[in-house]
Amino acid sequence: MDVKVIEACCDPVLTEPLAEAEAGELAAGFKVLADPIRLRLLSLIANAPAGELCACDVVDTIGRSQPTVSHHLSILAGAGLLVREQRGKWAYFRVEPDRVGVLRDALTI
Amino acid sequence: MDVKVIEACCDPVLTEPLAEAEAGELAAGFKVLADPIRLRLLSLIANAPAGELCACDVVDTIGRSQPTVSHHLSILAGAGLLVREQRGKWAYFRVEPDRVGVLRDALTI
DNA sequence: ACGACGTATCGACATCTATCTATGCATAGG
DNA sequence: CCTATGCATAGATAGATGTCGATACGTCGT
Repeated sequence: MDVKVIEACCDPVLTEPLAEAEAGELAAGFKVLADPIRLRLLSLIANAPAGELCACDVVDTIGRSQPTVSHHLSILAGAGLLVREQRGKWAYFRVEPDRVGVLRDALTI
Repeated sequence: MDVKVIEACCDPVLTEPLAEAEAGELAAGFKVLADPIRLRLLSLIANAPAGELCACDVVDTIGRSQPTVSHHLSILAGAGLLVREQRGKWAYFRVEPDRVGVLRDALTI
């Protein structure tokens, strides 16, 4: 998976015909969400009391290997849904609500 | 792709921690949206004046083979995002807004 | 300076997906 | 009836994706 940052690219899918290029960008965005682990990561981080979470804290919860979790965090960050911040040897992630909103709004009826 | 019908299964991803089973169902839903052709089909049908469209009318617009388009329509219908209605030898499809709403609401912040 | 720890990257592999051509099935229309 | 048409299914194939173990890279604490 190699997804460009999600941009506020398009009108809602269900209120105007969708151009071919826009469809590709949106589909790439939804592809990032189309994985249970990535959804759970997003949810975990969004609901973290501090609004952010260290990668070290999620590996156990997710129940996959560290490389796998790191891989999924990279995909989420690559799409702009998460923001990564390195603090010492720890990597902290927080949700970028606006990016999520782009995908949400595309589904407006 | 073999996706169960999308159900109103979960609280918003970003306002409550997401259970493992819910994550799988939601991810399956987003996987259906994670394809440019399926997004364009959804958009075309949602914006059709009559609220529905015949499969025969979309093949040329989409620019893929008839079996490919049929395949994608099946996936959308299988997930409940489209409803299929056979009228004679023609298959008509219309959008099921509630199903789309389930996915949309899951992205509520 | 050194060893322990947190992360990211690499390489490999099994599985899944999108796409096509070919084919089958049912209906519409003469 | 018979034929053309709309649609779905089957089989095949190339490419993408998720996963892991091994490894490399930085940083912290001693």
